[in-house]
Amino acid sequence: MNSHSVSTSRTPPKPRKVPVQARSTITVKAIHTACIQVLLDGGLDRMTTTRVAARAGVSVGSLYQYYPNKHSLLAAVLNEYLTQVVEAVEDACRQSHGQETTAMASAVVEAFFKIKFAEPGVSHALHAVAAEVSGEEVVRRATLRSQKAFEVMLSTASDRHFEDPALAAFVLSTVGIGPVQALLSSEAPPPVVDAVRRHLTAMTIAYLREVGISRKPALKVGRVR
Amino acid sequence: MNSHSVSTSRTPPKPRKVPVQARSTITVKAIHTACIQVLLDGGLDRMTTTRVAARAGVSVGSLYQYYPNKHSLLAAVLNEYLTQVVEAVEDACRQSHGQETTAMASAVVEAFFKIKFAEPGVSHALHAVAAEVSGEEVVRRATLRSQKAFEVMLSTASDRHFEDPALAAFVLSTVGIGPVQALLSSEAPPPVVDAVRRHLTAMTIAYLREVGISRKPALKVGRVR
Amino acid sequence: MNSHSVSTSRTPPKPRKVPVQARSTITVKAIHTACIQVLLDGGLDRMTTTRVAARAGVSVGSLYQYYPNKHSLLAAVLNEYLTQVVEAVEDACRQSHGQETTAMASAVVEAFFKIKFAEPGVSHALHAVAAEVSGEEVVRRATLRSQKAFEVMLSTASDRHFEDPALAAFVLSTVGIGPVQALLSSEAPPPVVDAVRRHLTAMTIAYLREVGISRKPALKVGRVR
Amino acid sequence: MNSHSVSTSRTPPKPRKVPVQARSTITVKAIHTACIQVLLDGGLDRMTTTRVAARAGVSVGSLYQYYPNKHSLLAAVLNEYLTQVVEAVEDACRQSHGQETTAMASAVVEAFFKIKFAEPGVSHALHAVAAEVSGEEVVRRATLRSQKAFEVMLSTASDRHFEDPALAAFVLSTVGIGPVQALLSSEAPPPVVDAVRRHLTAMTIAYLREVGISRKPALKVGRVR
DNA sequence: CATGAATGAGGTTTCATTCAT
DNA sequence: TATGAATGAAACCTCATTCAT
Repeated sequence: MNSHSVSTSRTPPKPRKVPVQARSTITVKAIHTACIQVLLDGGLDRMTTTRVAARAGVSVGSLYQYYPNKHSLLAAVLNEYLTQVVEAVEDACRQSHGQETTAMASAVVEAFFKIKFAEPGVSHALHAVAAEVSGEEVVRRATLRSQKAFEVMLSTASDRHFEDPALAAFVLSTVGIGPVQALLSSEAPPPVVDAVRRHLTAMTIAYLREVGISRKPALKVGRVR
Repeated sequence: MNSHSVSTSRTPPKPRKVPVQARSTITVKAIHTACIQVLLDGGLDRMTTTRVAARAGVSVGSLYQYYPNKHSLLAAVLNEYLTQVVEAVEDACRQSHGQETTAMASAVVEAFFKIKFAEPGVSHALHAVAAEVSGEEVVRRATLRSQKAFEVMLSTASDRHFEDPALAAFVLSTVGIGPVQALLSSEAPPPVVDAVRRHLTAMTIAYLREVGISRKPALKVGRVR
Repeated sequence: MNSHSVSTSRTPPKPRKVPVQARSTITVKAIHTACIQVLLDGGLDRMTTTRVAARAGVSVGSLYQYYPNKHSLLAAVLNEYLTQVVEAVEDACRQSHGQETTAMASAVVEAFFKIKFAEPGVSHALHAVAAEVSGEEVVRRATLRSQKAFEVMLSTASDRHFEDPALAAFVLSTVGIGPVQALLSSEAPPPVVDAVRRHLTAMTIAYLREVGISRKPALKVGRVR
Repeated sequence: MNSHSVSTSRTPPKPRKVPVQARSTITVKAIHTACIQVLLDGGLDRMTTTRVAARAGVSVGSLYQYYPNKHSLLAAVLNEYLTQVVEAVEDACRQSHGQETTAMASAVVEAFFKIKFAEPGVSHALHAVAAEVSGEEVVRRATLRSQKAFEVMLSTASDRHFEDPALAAFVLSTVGIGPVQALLSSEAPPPVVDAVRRHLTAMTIAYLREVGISRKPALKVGRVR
């Protein structure tokens, strides 16, 4: 975030104008994409509205038609990214409803890794953005949404019952962040990523077994490879 | 990090001049402290060399006597913080050498939380700094050091043996980051922090039990509260 | 040239942006003129981009739209000046093609003095600029262009033939600089300037007679007054 | 010359304190030398008092004991250089008293080239300094001194008599500057330098023959090689 | 006397944002 | 509506000069 920038009153992530024409939608999309690309090469530091506009093939003026300021652009981009991640997680949670915790853990970890490593560069770049604005609405909302999804899912687990599902949900929704971020910033190769994913799954399974109260005799569990 | 700032050639975190007079040491210390304070109120965005100097009660010129540019100041501050955290972790690891994984997990999680929540504001502010420069030497070095400490510790566990201690060490050294960061940025109250700490401990214990190969019949393990 | 200034990588004198709107052209022109004026009162030392912009009645930002840094502005201004001088010399040379060396000398010295004393202040100010950057492309190019013009002209002289026209051309293209510069910096009055010009003409004529090989019996030459 | 620099009231080139102790003399000499070296690599632009002091192995404070400000240091250095050049010229003039103009021209041109190319780097660097401050006392004094030497010499010529010896002296004392400077800044190799020197000698001889009134029948003069 | 840390005005440059065209 | 030139506050950084030690 630049210091010239961004009026002190942080603005909501909503675009100033809802795109009603096809052209507008295209423009907005182009700006959005360009912003990510600019973030990709150069980082937050070198991201300027002018550069984004140029990359998008529009004028700065046009950019400001759709985003009242730099911050709102960043917030919008971050929001879309976080929404994708959260929705991937929500989907995985929803599809695991009623299953055993083992299946839940596997599904959820797999979904998280899948979305995070779909475009590693983007994930990495946007992590820095999120860290910079971690206190903000956008981030908080995303966090709460995924936590909620976990909580609801956990309460449907067929094999376990949780005394404090919110707490377990909080842990589940945050444990993955550290490892994934470390992998992203070191550009770890796929085999390493996979190994970490398996361990994280094992860890999650073990955690839920530990912290959840068995509804019936626990089954024998295999060892992670 | 500000866009005006910070020449692209990233500089090492070393002060440009070694203080030989007592006066200098005081100045350096003051700048360091001031930098953290400025980071605390305003974030990376509003952190400017001018502001830091003012807060430290010295002139900008003095700041630049000891740090060749903004980036090197930030790197130095971040480095000191990371070093503290890493050393706390290393200590905990070292003191757990030869013990059972249960004790290791408790010690390490406790140490990590203790140091992270000693000055929550500082931890939070410096996380953003670290995220912004995640690719850099300072961060990489800290990461590797703590991972190494975990690895060495794990290999001395009295009750377990690990096929891939480096992998387990990587997981251990990163899982805590997400939850702690979430707690910090939401300024969670102590009881919540404690609850999460207990769960993280439980999770770690369960993980090590799961992923480590028993050297002797495992003892009965209590349930987390 | 100021020490704060001017990235070490010397930039080409080209404006960074080609003006497409009429407004731009005006701005560029204004900056150019203002730069010379600022140079006029205060010299290179006191020439700052801020001052130039203010004098031009535009903002610093505008200046930097057209010149990526202070150096490029200076280079552009110097370049235009040198180009004018060189073209005046080239014209004089071209128009003397095929004539006798006497006529050539007169024409060329006269042209040089005319252009140099058209705006004495400007000539004086830009001489310092040129000296400061004497190693650079702009200056080198101008030097070579005028030397070439002399060389070509000399080879067409009707009365003389030159064994080493490049050498004679070098001498011709440089002898005038010292005297003219001395006159400029002492703000010598016109009569003095004229007297020096006549002597320089006589010297040049005598030199070419001396160093050139006669193609036919040399005519009697009058004495300078 | 730097903008931070040099109080607007230009100071005289005299050192603030006459060195009475041996140590002082050494220090002054060291600073002087260091200044030239700094000028050599980096030019006027990168010449700072701190850098000069460091190179001289003394503290800035000491530097300011002997030179009240940057400008006076520069003026002193320039003054010494110009004095050397002028004295070389004066010597050559003096030794040519009473001789024929041919001998005078040879002696003087040779002396000028010898001193100028003794340390080409220094000559080049100091030319820029002189250009920057061309209006100043130091430069004016040097100019006048050498012009006077020429004038006196010319009036003793055995073969010629000059109607306006001051004018001829002015021309003689300035014609060499342009060619020499061009050679210096292009770092021309010795053979080229020699060739130019011979031509300049020939030109000077021809000029004096042309502009001076014969005291007796002129002798036949050879052609320059 | 020498030292070198401290000063701070001021120079260069950037970039979010506006608005005339 | 789109454009992009213009703006100017503000950031980074330098360095001549001073003065306590």
